[in-house]
Amino acid sequence: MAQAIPIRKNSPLKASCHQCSLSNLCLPLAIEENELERLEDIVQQGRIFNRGEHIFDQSTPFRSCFAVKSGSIKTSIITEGGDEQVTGFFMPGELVGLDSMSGESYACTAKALERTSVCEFPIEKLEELTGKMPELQHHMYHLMSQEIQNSHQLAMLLSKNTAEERIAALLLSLSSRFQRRRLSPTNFSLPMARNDIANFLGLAVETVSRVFTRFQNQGLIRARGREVELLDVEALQTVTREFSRQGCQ
Amino acid sequence: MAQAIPIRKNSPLKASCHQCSLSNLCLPLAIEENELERLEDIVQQGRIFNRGEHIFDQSTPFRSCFAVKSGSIKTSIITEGGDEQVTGFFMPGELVGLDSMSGESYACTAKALERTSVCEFPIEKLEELTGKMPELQHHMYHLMSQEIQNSHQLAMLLSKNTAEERIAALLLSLSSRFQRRRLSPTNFSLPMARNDIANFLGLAVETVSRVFTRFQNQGLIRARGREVELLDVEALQTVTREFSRQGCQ
DNA sequence: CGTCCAAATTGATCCATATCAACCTCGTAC
DNA sequence: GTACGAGGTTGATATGGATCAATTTGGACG
Repeated sequence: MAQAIPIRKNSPLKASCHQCSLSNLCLPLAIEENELERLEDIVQQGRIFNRGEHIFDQSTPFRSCFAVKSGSIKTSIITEGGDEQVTGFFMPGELVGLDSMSGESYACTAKALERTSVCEFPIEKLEELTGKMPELQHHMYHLMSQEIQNSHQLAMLLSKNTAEERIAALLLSLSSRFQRRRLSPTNFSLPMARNDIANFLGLAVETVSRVFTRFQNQGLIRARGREVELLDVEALQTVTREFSRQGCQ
Repeated sequence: MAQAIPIRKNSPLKASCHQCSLSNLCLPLAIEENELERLEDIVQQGRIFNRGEHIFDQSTPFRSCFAVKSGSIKTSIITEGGDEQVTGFFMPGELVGLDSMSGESYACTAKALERTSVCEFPIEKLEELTGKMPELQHHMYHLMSQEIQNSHQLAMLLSKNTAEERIAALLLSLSSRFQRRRLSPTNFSLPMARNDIANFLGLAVETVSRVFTRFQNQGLIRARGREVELLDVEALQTVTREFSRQGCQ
């Protein structure tokens, strides 16, 4: 069980972005069908992590970015004091590691929230490729810029909004990300624990719990453990006021 | 006075990064002396803004990134409700606009905090150039990644730290940025108002004021208006606990 | 040199959320 | 099935910083 599924042969599996259902979300979306092979050439596919396993941590030398294929990932910064700050949740089609492209080691720790498979993009090869493919380079700038914006939105949430507003914003963000993947935007299962939500949003677990039940009593959501149903999206949007955009990853 | 100084001729001045004292901080730091010309070819130099003038705002179509040459810039997001969230302060040698590379318009509003001159990098030309110059591309990734990290640090500050810790962290960040420019790290003048500090750090102005006087009474700093002297850097670092790195831009 | 307005400081009070504590629930192991 | 422990919920209390209000300072300008 602790044993990894032996999916990796000696030579890593060549990825087939062509067949991947996420190709319209992930890096391939930036490039033409006929150029896809060049990306496939550098990708290593098929690494699988069990819940709780680290994809990398802050002492790992930075080598690669990772695209989530299935499952989900939590990134966080661990301080010397042992405090943790969750910096993001990553779902299928999203790219992890963009915050680490300025140092020798990863800038954060990435942990699988459930059984998760990823595609690995070795950074040197990726940079080489983006140098040759302007659309891909443009897309990388786009993604990184978006991550800056997400983080600014989070900062805004943390400094200006109440507990209810923060949680409503998170629920809506998750909702729209499920929708992008053609899954139900109103009926999904949270990949993360209350604890992670609390940490991410700068709240105490107890507060998160209370807000969930309050929302439930007001008929905005129905929640049983990690199972969530959004009953009144409009009202949630009203709660968040200025956070209708996709914000807050 | 409202009239701009007529430094811009019909054809914009060609920049001379060669002679610029900031070339070891700004984009030129990434490239070889003999390739500098290619960067100079695309830069427009010499735009000057008076205190309070906008370099761009959220309705401006995104065309360029800007390097601060002298003075300083505040960026902020203005919500529909009119709320403002300051997202960063930018000092000479730093690049503004990296968060806007994923949309049609700028993602934030940039305002000169004092008389400020900037160099303009038209984004299309810059992307074209980074496609041809791997080191420059690498440096762009580096800068964007760093901005993500800064923003994460800010989020951390906002969600986990007390008013005192936040302010100490900001003072130390400014200090190290002055030091990079070979200015005094202990004796400088704040480019921003208390109000901007408060907004940036998610505090009320009154709280900022109180912490400043408390620090003063404890002998950590000496402050008269915007003039600040750090008397006990060690102690300030202790206050911030886990924020010794350059964090929090 | 006085006037005026924005910025900054100081004081008093209040509130949202943290904290502390107890209890419940559910999945897993035996 | 029963026991156990982590995760989640609920209640009672404490508190850091927001808010409201009043005052002071300082810079721009006539």
